[in-house]
Amino acid sequence: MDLKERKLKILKTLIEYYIQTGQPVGSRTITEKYGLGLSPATIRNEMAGLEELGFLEQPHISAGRIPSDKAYRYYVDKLMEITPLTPKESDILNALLSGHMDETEGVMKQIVNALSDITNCVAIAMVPKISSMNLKDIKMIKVTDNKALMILVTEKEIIKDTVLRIPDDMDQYELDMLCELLKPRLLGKRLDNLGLLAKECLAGALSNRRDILQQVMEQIRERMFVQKGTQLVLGGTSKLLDYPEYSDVNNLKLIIGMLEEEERLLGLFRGMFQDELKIVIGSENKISSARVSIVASNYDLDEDNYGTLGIIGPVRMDYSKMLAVLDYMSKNIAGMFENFFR
Amino acid sequence: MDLKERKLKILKTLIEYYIQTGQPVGSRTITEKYGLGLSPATIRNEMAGLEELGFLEQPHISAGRIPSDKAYRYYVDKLMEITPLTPKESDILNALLSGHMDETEGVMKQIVNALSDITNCVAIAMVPKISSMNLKDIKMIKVTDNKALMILVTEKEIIKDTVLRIPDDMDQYELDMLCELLKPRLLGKRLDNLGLLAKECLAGALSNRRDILQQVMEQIRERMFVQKGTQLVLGGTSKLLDYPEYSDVNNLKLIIGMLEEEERLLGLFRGMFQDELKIVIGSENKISSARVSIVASNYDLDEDNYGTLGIIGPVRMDYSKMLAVLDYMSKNIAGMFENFFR
DNA sequence: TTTAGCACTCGCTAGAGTTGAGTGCTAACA
DNA sequence: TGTTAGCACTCAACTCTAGCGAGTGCTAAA
Repeated sequence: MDLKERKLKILKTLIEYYIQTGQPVGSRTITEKYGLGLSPATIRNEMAGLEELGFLEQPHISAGRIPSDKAYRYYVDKLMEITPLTPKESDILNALLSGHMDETEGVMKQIVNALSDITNCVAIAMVPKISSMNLKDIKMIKVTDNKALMILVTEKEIIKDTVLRIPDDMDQYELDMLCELLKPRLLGKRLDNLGLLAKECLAGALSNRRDILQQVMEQIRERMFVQKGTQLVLGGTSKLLDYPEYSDVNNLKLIIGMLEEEERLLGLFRGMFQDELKIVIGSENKISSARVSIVASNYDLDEDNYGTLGIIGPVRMDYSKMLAVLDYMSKNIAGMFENFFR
Repeated sequence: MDLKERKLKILKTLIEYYIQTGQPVGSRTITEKYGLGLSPATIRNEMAGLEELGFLEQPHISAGRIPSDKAYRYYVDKLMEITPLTPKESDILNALLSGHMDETEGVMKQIVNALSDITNCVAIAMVPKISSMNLKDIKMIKVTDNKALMILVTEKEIIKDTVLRIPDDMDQYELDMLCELLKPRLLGKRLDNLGLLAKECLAGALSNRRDILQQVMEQIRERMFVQKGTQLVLGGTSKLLDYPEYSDVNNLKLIIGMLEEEERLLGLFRGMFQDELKIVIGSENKISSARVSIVASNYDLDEDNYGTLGIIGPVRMDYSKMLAVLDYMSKNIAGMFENFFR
């Protein structure tokens, strides 16, 4: 699959020009953008070759060429130069992120909006499920007659809490006892195992309040099990409407439909990282038939946990810039909302 | 503004027919749908009258008539019959809502999806800001070396908490003292006033730890102030793409843009309830120039607090059905997720 | 191997003609 | 006075045609 250098240069020029304009590119245009004293005829010959290899397509016989998905893949893997963000660009990004940082969700929203603004694509952020973290401490506080707050602290000091219903006559002392009962069996364990483990604890429990304990345990199990964990924030859908390739409503419907199905989106990104892919181009995406490309990047939360940032846009997106932006963001993100995440 | 009965019948027929088809309605069509032995010519005369009064519009001189916003308003206020959901319809709605109910957000998502599916419009749910509730109890628990959990309990026993950063050497005792200091001044007050009030408390504080206290207060102020409270869940955007009126991308962009700006949406609904409106028709909406109608309904959470359900769709929506669906939902919603809300 | 030249393709646009749904107006009728 | 039949008129939508132009593939010459 090693092409002659000239073919590659032509391919690269063509792709980059097409990314900019969205118009099929003709041989004359190539000679203008990348002269080197070759005539359109020569370029035409080379383009015919590239088409035979499956890198180029012609919408109609009398039109210029557009890159195929295969071409984008080759471009992304071999031809593209990744240039980090210039100071000017990162300034813009930072400016977009200035202003008050609120709760986690607010921060995420802001990050997503900034990403979307600078890339002109849909941006997605996922906060990791904290359920893969290990439990460091557990507390229960009686807050009203029949409600207690269960507080879970992970090793990374991220705090997760949930309200438990308790019997009116259960007091703080009894809650403390319950915690002490649970601690030796749960501390150090992963959060997503907590539910099942909690149930087992019951075996060795004090017998006089067995029924009540059981109720509470059941709730812990439920809450822990149910907690989906991964949270998804999305922004910039309307940006897509500026691209001529999405002036067709049918196409748009596929995309917006995809964006609405969180489960499918999550699956998509999960799949990408199983295959260690950062970029999915057009038809490579098997989850939806929407014609889009997806660029994703993980950001570290700590050594075991990461979240994901993603960009979804037209296939002719500026992959190099997307990678640079995502790279910059994922490196700087951890510090940005460390204080707000819990 | 009392029109002759015949005019009204024609107007009503025309609106309802237009809601179904989306096509301009001609005089012949009216005679077919609502005969009563009148000829098209007579209908034409009446329609000319209705147009003069501002109830009808003609896209072109040789087209049929379409209702104006004013006509919809009149229809909604005076002509429309509101029929409650038939058992069959409510069954469908209930079926859409079956399945596991998870956390609040999950429930909301499910409700919104069901609403969207049955109405073929965008559905929106808002959970109320609890900030209008009064504080009943406040606790602070040291959870890690430098983090404490502040727990606020409202009169309605709804619990809201937030993580505070504290100095390493601040212990549980000191936190308790802080709570005792705050309690007499904050209990019984509205949550959204808390921030400012907390700052005032400082005046009478113990002097030796003043700086640290100030930091903590500042955080409380921030967190309370910032706490947007109202949470917004939205679904069914892709449904809009099926309507011919939104095949125009520019129009679509306005709408999707509006849906993305949570603040503006919240403002819109807030405005509606200040004016005690349930329905906003087309250009009556001053927040966005997107051509849509909005139907909203409050659901009670308790006697002081309510959330909002809303439907956003094309101006020629079936207002009667929308009201019926929203009505049914808002009445049944409270029980549905009582257990999950906190 | 490159290139100039040429015939060819075909999407796009503009203009002309046709159709058809629907109107307003007028005059006649009950 | 209200209703209606009749008719001329309007105009969006569709079809058809022709011309343009960007771009191609192929051939033959440099």
